[in-house]
Amino acid sequence: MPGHPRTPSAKARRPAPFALPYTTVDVVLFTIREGALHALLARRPRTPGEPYPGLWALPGGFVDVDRDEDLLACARRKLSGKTGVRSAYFEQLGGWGGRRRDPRGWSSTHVYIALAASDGLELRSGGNAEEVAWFAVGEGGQRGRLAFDHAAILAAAIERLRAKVEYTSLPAFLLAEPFTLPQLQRAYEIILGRALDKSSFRTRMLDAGFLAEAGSIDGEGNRPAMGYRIRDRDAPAIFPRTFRAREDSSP
Amino acid sequence: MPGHPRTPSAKARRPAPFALPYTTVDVVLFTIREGALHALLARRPRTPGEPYPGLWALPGGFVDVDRDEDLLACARRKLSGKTGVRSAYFEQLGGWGGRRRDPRGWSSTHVYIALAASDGLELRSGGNAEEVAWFAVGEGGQRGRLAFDHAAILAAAIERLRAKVEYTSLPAFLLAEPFTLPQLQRAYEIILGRALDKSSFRTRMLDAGFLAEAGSIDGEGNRPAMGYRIRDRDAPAIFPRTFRAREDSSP
DNA sequence: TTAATAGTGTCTATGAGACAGTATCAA
DNA sequence: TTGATACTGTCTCATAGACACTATTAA
Repeated sequence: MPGHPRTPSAKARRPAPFALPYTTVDVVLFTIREGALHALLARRPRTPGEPYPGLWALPGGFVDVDRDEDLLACARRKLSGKTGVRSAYFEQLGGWGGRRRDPRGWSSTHVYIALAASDGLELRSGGNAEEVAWFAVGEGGQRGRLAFDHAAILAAAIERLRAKVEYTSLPAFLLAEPFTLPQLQRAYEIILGRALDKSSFRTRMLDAGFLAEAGSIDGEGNRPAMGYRIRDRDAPAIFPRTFRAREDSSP
Repeated sequence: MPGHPRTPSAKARRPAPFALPYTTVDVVLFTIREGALHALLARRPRTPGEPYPGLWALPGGFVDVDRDEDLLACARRKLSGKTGVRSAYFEQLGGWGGRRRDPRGWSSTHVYIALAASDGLELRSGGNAEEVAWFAVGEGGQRGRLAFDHAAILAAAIERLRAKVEYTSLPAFLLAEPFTLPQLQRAYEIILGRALDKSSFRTRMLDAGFLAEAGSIDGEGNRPAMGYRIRDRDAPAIFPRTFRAREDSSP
């Protein structure tokens, strides 16, 4: 976790009369690139004393008691250090904590899911020149090992995203505005891994009322489509049904 | 946070080269009592140095690096110290952390929602003789002040519960087994604050397949009802629709 | 028989999915 | 005109809600 605070202490703070766990914040940033769902990973430094040197991990690290006002501010700081994200949607995924997840001792992490468009994103390799890269979220098993318990965290993030895509407008936060309804439908289909009906998709999105028209967008040699923006970027819309309400009722 | 570790240190553990936040775990235990949703609260000790003396707070406290294997184990320990819960359903609610939420310094908490039947529950006042009590979850504003940011956490827990009740089998975890479908429906109606149709409720619950028959249960001077148990106590069932798919479409 | 609650059947409205058809652009 | 994509209409089917009806117990 490069860039974590090295200041020996902070202000006049009495040390606790008992051992404290480490507190970290990690971020799973999703985007859509090249027709596939991707997550951002950062390579662990090879500095002596750092665990899992050279392995890929989620961007994140220790809470800085002096710089971070709260958990969300910490998450934003961790992410903006790796990439110039302008406005991402943040949502808490959960907490992981225990004796064994970090070789340095008992630690707990607060994990955020972040969603952003990949268009204008530039990956910065930060001051410590760590490597940062997008990894396609495959269907089956993950690519190589990840540091700490980050493979489990990433899997949980993917599971949560897939589940919520069934009944929320989350994929809209993965697109650059303004976007068209066919683009949005493609985002849904990429994450769900299955095709959706065009007609019902459109009525569903428009009836939910979370989109605002933003002028038409020219296609390439075809009919232009209406562009849309998200009305409220702070919260996704929630649909009253999941997509596949239909079940295979085989006798 | 009574009962938190007072051991000066733990094993041979190097102190961190930077200031660490405090790490706590808090639990929002819900139950149904006297026809209303209740949450468990514990009174803060009046020991000198403890913040918010005498105020009500969520049961919880510092992670004990020596005793707690992970976050969930810590949550179970915090809860079983206050009440003899046999088997409660646990689910992570989220994390709260920041500079100002605890006057002692930067702290973060991992909050769990727990659901249990109130029938056999006996509230223990623990070794420190702290007071523990059920509080009805009112519709409007909360009762008195709560310690820390626990009023906001409790509000978030209620909001999460109300939201998930629309499309999950969570209320079943608030009942003692075996329970009947009318009892389950009453639990739903109490949390949702509105009546549900009997017929559609029954088909919905039975079709979801999360219930197992457990013999009939005699009523008092009326027709006995079928008793049910939860098939899988580790995870709730998820329905493909919310209850109120119907919207008021006034022109 | 009555009271009380458990459980079922029947009708209707809603909306998702299937899919055919129309609209609008460039070349 | 063709090709390509955007968008709409029409049909069907599943199911939630409304509500009337039947079932089973004790007194």
